[in-house]
Amino acid sequence: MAGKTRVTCFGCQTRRTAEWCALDDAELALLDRVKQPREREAGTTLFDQGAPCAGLYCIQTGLVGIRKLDARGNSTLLRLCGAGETVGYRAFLRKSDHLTTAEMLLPGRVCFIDRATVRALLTQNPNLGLRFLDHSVRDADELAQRYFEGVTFPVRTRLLNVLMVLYERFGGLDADGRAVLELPLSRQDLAALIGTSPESMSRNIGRVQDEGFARFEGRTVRIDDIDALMRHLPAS
Amino acid sequence: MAGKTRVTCFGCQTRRTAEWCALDDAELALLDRVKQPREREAGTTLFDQGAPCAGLYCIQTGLVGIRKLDARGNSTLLRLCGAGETVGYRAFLRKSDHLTTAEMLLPGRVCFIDRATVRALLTQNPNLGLRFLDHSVRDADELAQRYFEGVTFPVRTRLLNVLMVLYERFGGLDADGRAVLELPLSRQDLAALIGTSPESMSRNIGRVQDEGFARFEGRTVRIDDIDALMRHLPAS
DNA sequence: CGTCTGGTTGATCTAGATCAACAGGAGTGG
DNA sequence: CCACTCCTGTTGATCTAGATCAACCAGACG
Repeated sequence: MAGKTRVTCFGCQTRRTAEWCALDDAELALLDRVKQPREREAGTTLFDQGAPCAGLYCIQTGLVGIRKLDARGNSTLLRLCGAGETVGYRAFLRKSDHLTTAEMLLPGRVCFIDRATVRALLTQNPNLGLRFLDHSVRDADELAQRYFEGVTFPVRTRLLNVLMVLYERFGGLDADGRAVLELPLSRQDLAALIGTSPESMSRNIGRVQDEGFARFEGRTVRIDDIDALMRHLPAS
Repeated sequence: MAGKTRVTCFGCQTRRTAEWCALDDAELALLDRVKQPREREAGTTLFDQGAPCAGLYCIQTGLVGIRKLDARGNSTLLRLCGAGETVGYRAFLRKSDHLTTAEMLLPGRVCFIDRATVRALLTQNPNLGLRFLDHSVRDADELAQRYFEGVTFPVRTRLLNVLMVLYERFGGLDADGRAVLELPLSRQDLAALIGTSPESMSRNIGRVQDEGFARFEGRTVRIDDIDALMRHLPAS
């Protein structure tokens, strides 16, 4: 093996779950030719709030956080995007500037696909549009749910909630068969994700620890009794 | 004139702004044949959270509120939908139950379009899908904005904000050229719309009144100095 | 008339924001 | 090697926005 293996769109495993699975071979070949894959470090940004949309970003590996900020310096993490997801599509479809910033939370490989190519594929293959429609509908549903939780549930509940969501995505069982979760986020990002301050996050982590739901050691979380935790979540 | 005039889809003015403007004459004729127009009173519900999606609802006149509730009785108004808007499309596209309830806030005329017809039109005319895509993207953007506001701004700010939004949709100038807004909502719905309690809403109305931004008399709001109000909004 | 619903007001309590101090790394540079 | 800063996270103290509970009023409507 001579260094990094080049991954073609054909061989890209994450494509199955992404909108791009709607493409036929010829279209995939086009995509593979024009895509610009790049290794990106944590902390770097794919696009910035207010910037014009140059194209789409398809995440091959790593984790991307979608942030929203305002003039007063308030900042929130709207959502996390992982392997297979395509980000930046809303600004593209809107044909206007990005309303959010996309930042690498974990290092990874992301392919950039320029605007013109996406436009071409979209007019050529109606199914691609329907895929984006699916994605957009899921996003809207999730945002509605988050809004609802944000204005109705207290921080502790939202924390338990996000812990379960993160567990489903990043958790697993350790050697002894105990539920463990490696957090892909700093504490302050965790706070931003549920819309609270870092101090409140810290205190609530202590609280759920005292209550015996989970133990936090750095970024690893051990969940002793998942069922008990589930029972304390609001019936969504 | 013999009672109510029947409005065909061809003559329906609100169609211009809706997704249905993507249809050609033959498709419009089909839509016109199968649509089920109905006059609806305030308080009645188009569909209920948890119910299966039977089809779409196209609002000709009146105002619809999209509510979300949970087991504990918490309730929120997610958004208001007016003439020309089609509601219920997310559950339809998701092919699953409604996640929200749609309730008439003002009486009006709403056309029901059954699922099978929409499915047929959607496969037949790709542009219709793109229209829904637009709609979905706008919804997602708006929900992201609302989530952000909900977790970062206090009630008073959100109230001033929603007043401006409502003014743009329902406001105007009175005989003396003063800005007036006729609220299409009860106080408690106004509270639900910004995610707070009726009591807090009442107190904050008093507050913005004391501050001289607006005068509330029943459901009519007189905004004395719009510019001053705008200056106090967060730069979105 | 009563009853009911929607709205306002008062009193109280608490979740959570904010300000401040401080403790552990992790570099970095002498 | 130490001294320095920078950054993240925790903790303490304080303050306030807002939820909650309760009483009350006005209009609608049987």
